[in-house]
Amino acid sequence: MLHITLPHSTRQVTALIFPGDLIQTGFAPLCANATLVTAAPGEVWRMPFSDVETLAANDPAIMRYLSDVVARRIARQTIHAASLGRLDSEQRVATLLVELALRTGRCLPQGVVFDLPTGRKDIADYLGLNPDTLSRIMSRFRNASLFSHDERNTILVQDFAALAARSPAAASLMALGVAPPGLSIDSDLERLA
Amino acid sequence: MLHITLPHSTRQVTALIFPGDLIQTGFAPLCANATLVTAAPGEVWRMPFSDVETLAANDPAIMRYLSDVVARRIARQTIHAASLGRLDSEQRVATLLVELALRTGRCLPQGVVFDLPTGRKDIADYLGLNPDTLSRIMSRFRNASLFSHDERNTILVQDFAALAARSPAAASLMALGVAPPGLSIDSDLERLA
DNA sequence: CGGAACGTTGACTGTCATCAATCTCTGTGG
DNA sequence: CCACAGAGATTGATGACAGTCAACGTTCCG
Repeated sequence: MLHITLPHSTRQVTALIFPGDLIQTGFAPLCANATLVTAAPGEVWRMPFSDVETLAANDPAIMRYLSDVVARRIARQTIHAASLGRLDSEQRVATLLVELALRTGRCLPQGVVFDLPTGRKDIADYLGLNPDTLSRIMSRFRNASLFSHDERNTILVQDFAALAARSPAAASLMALGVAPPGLSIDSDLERLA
Repeated sequence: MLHITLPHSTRQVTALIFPGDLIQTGFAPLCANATLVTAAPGEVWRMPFSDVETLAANDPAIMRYLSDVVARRIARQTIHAASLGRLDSEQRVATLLVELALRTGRCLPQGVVFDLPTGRKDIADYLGLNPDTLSRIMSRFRNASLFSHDERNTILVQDFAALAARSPAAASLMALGVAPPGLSIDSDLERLA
């Protein structure tokens, strides 16, 4: 979870980093108190940029992979910006749920299951909403039985189509796919290391 | 000006492209009716991505330039997301004015001069605002004599510091600088061509 | 059992979107 | 040169949506 806090303003979670994603120090603006925080257990590989450069220069597949993963990040940020700017709060929440379902969800016979990142506050900050408002909307969705709320932070979406219908960005997110194609992430990172 | 329109939603201008910037087809999400429109006269160079790849692989300076320019684009989009999510309408307008002043402004003895992109609607769509609201805020700023409005689309900012004080993102935008350092854009693009 | 952190829900307020009327500017045709 | 039309900008009145504040519930600790 990458978040920044502009001076005299409140925190904004600007990006959710999922497995296979790539970030670079330069992605975060200066003077904005940018920090990278884990929302769930995960593994991070860190390496000097110069090493990445030489590897990319020597192997076209790696270069292609890197540029692809960066292009996807920009596309996602573009969608996120459109959400923040143009969608009402219900649509934004639906969009986040679609995103989480696509990227971290496991398919079960009853539907798609995924975990919410820790804390309502974090989610609200990602969506540019108030935690209270977010809570209200989640209750509304639950009453409309869009999903059920088994454990603390686990969501089971029974009817994914109904959820996607509430998010104008659903089609775009699905088009972006789950993980970058072409190379397997693991093997790739192992070669980089 | 890159804008997208999510289905069943209104248009969002997601990025302003300035001289020296670089975009790629993959930056725009699919299923979102993405289009690239000029807001002012300018020159665009277009080339196949494979050519860029080979050039970057052969010249570390070009690779460094490309990754730098992309990192800046992401940093800007991050700031823009924070604006849309967390700033009120006055702060967003101030932020845009700071951005335009920094990137397209000319310094005169009386202050900084720059042009507004064509049409209030475009600007409003960039800021996630209503054109009416935007107009009100511009009037408020003019009454506070933050700037004067000589011709139709020309803005003269007398007191840049006062304007920057109204934008929480001003410091971050200034830290990003005007153009990517290192290589001159023109000579670089000419070599690429 | 008690306390703290977090989530939920209700009542109220403020900001911004919407709609409509008016004004300004530009280009066209008489 | 003037009248007119059309597009865009401004501004006011109004309403809806989301933020704020506060009270209450829940869960998880010690």
